[in-house]
Amino acid sequence: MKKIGIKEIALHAEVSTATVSYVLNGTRNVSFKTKERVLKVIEELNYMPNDIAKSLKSNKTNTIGVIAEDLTVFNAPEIIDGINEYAEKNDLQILLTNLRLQKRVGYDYANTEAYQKRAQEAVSSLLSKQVEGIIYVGVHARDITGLINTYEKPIVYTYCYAEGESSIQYNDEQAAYDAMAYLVGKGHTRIGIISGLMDSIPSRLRFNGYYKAMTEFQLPFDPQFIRIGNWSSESGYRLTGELMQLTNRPTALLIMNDLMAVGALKAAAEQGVCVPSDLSLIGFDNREFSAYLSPGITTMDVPLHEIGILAMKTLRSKIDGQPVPEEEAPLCTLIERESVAQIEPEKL
Amino acid sequence: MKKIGIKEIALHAEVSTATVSYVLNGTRNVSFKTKERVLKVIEELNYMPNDIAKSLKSNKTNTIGVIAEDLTVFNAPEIIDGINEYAEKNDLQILLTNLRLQKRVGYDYANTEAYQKRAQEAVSSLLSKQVEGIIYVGVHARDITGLINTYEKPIVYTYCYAEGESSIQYNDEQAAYDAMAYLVGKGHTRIGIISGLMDSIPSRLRFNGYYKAMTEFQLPFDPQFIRIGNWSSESGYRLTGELMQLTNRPTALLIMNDLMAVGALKAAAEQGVCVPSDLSLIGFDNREFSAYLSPGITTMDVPLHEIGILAMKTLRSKIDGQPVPEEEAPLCTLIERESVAQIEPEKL
DNA sequence: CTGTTAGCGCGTTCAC
DNA sequence: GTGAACGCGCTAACAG
Repeated sequence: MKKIGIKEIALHAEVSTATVSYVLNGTRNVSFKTKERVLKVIEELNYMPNDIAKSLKSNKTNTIGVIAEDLTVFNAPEIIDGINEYAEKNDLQILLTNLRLQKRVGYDYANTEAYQKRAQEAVSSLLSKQVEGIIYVGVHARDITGLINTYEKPIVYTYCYAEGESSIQYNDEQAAYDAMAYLVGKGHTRIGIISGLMDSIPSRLRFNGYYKAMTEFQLPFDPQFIRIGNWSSESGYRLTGELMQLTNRPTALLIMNDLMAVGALKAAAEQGVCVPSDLSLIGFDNREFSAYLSPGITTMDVPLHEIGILAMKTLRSKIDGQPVPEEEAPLCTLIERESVAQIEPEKL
Repeated sequence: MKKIGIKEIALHAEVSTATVSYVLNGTRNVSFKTKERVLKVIEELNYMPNDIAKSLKSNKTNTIGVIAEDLTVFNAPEIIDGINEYAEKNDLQILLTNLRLQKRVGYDYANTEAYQKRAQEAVSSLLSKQVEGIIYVGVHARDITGLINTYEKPIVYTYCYAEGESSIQYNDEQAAYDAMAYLVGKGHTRIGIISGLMDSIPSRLRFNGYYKAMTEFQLPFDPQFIRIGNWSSESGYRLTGELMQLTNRPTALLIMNDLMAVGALKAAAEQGVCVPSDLSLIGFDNREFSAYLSPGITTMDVPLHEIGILAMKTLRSKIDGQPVPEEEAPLCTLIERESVAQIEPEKL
């Protein structure tokens, strides 16, 4: 079956290719009669436009490149889902590149050499395909300034950032503050914190929220309550274990991701500390597993979907050469489950 | 900064565009001297090829369309990761469409009308972009014959199938059989089963494996041990509750997905049945949460990554007009965790 | 206002 | 090593 193009349509409808093009795009008036005739032939021959040819002339591909550092990491699908939602509504196509960072170099994000070459190749490929812009989806919020060069093509970073480039942020400080306010509302005052690695912006911002709540609610400050984890379940386990050994231990823990909260749950169980009656936990990320644990982990849901949409909006503005609209950083939302209890007065 | 093309290169290197093209593609011998000169200019001017123009002439885009029914459903990222691995190795690009089926119409897969139009639009868009083939990633293994028309372009289905088209299968029967063999090896004989919906091929195949093991190992057959669930955690909870009420209840359960296994765990806990000492459970899917539950759920891991790779291999053969090589259906692998115990003789 | 002719975009490739 | 046609659809310029 031969490919049929605009030329065949013109032939069968006994008009010129120009007329067919005008009918197709509504670029100019075409008499009702010829229009009908052309449309009928298009229908009959099952014409399918060739966007490649179209793009060559128009210099527009309506295609956005998406580079995911690792598609199988939990945040990526939901961010891309947001990207897809926006793309669908705006007739944009997504050219996806998956760097497969985790599988390629494991968790050693600092070792950029291991994937910088591949990342730059991905960008070059996308640029060759004439994408109109790129969205980069990191695995882990960190600085990747200088990692890639897009040769002036607009790029928007999510879950990471680069100096001088747009990146989408959400309100991490507020999230931590909200989590604290929630714990305080439940009667807690001795609240410990287990952070993620300090090379990450979210860690620092969440600390800000923590401190802000500490001062605002005039909570007792004990430096021993502050622990630095590394995002892993193991670190949550170990640090919670340590915290439970303190003589005047915290009644609640703000934990910067659900993975560490799992470790905390395990440590508590092993030490005979009951969650939530003896120890309340609040995590971050709203990972799927958090709902299935017992107790279910109360957690701050990160607005991944919205981040995807915002990234597209921002990118679109840059592509169109418009100023990027200032948007409020989206908020995290508290997902209430069973890992936080109202503290009973006699325990204080 | 003006876009520089092959013409500028030719100009600066004082050769014809043809020569530049030959240098670029190695399509023909070019004298060492001119080649050097051309390459130097290419380097200096930072030339980037325009794949759009290339594709127009060559009629090859090296692009594969991927339609995911829902990217946020657990199987999709891993299948696509396999697709990506193959794509990277073979210099193929991925044009991704996410139907967002779950968010669009929820779990009512039978209601095809709700997304058929969108699915067909997605196909048409991809065809307009001149993809060389399409991979369809379903959310749920079922028959979608007639849902879409690809107008002769090759398509390969994963996690669903359509009559007369290629689809990638894995060995579900063997998986169920292996799971049973594992339970038998642990001393179990009274083994119940909680299936998924019977409109799904995996359900039926896994039943086959179950029956095969039942007869081969000469296990006592009790029709009451067979329960039909609907894949949801709730159904696992309900059916396990019922099974625990039986006077001569099973000592182990083969459960067709981890979600129902979570429900089973909950039902057991509520009825004071201890997993695994009183009841062994084995699930399917190796969902992330299965590792974090206590006890961790022993489960059959579905070879999603390999399915993605196989889909690409198959598609490639079809694109090249070669016969699709007969490959062994990949196997599931047992992930041993803590939900299965050796049965103690006195319990029999 | 409706329809046509012809050149263009950019890289490939045949014929010389 | 080169000139020029070509792929396919768009669109400026022109004609009726």
